[in-house]
Amino acid sequence: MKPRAASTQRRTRIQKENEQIILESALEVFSTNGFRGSTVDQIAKAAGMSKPNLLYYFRRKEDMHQALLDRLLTNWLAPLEEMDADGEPIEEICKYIRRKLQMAQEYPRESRLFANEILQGAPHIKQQLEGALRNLVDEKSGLIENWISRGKIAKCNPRHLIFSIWATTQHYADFDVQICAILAEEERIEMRFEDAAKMLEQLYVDGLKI
Amino acid sequence: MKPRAASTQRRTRIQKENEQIILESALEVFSTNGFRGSTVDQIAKAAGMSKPNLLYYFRRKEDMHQALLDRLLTNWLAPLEEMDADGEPIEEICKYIRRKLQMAQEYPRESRLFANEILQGAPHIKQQLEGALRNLVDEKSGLIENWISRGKIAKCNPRHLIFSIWATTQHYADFDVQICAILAEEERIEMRFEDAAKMLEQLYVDGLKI
DNA sequence: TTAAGATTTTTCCAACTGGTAAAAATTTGT
DNA sequence: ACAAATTTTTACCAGTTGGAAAAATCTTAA
Repeated sequence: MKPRAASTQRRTRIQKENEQIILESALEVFSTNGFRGSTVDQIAKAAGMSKPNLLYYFRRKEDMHQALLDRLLTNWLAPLEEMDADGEPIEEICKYIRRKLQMAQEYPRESRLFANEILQGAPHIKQQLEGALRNLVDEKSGLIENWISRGKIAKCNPRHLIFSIWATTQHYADFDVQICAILAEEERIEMRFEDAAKMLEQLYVDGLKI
Repeated sequence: MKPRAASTQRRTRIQKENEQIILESALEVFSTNGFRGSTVDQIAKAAGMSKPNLLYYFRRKEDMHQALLDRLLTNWLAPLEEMDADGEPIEEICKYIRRKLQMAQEYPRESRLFANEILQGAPHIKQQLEGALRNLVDEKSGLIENWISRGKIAKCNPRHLIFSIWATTQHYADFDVQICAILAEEERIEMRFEDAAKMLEQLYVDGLKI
């Protein structure tokens, strides 16, 4: 018998294992080819199983993609959520940058999956962007504006400040090939994340202090 | 008779016209779906002609893609090339940011085409990245290092400085959907490029001045 | 005007696509 | 051990894909 929606029904050991393997493979494939550019066969091969067997666990290609995006979005919002209104403002922003940079380093495929989805018009997560993400950004923008009005950091547009942090940090995951092409043969390529952190901290500390 | 490689042979009026129309349509389709996610039929339909007719001008799907990338790379390097060693350093960097931001605004599809290509591992332009792009970045990094050693701007890693400018400016083209989702219902959404310019200039002016 | 060349349409195809159905094999609870 | 449930394999399909071949139509220079 076919398993039902993974969430409501209790799942067997094999089911849990294979779903993990499949999602891991799907992440690999989707993140490098985008949704439409990926085939179920590719994912099945990466997962070491036949296509019909894979489709026994995820009945549609879209189901895998959606499962990945759902899982991703929670982790994606976490670093910003941690930004603390009671912390030292500049330090809070630096900590946020470091967390984001660490995520780009540790989860580059997730970053690319997200980038692919957005690039292609966010057809599968537009409503989360307009909902959860927007609300979180609104909240943290208020927080930043409060820091500004209390004279803790320089006046600036909080949303664009957040955009610039997203851009600079995710860039190291999404554009990794380009960065490696440019830094190749430089001895500092292995330290690109430390160098990036240093550069960005300097930029934001000096750019935001009163 | 089939036309040969467009560059060497003289081309008719119709040929020139249709190649333009096709490349315009291909840009539209490739930039939103990526290479593998786009179909020749989609492009043909967008160009208002039949698939075999389109294939008369570009014998392979890849040829259109390559033609677009080739054309793109020249324009892509231009803004950085204009960075002038004899100019006022901070002002030169600000001008570079403004040019890049303007390109993101005027040519978002080109930016997305490029982003898609890089995201997917740059299979079609890796050698240009390691050649022309790398050389240009090397040259301009030297220039920036010179500014630093002459005490004109704060010490920083020139390559990562350039990366951060690429990231922040291209972000407004590549992640436009996300930005619009977040800024929606804000009255300032129409001014997002002006707001971005202001934010970024502040960041880089204060972040780089001695 | 007319023939050579350029362009477009029609017809086709083999490979690949996402997905189904059912049989076969395996695992599991008792 | 054994029946029930789960998992895997085999065989299949209709639609789409990139692309080739050739016939039909249109342009253009002499």
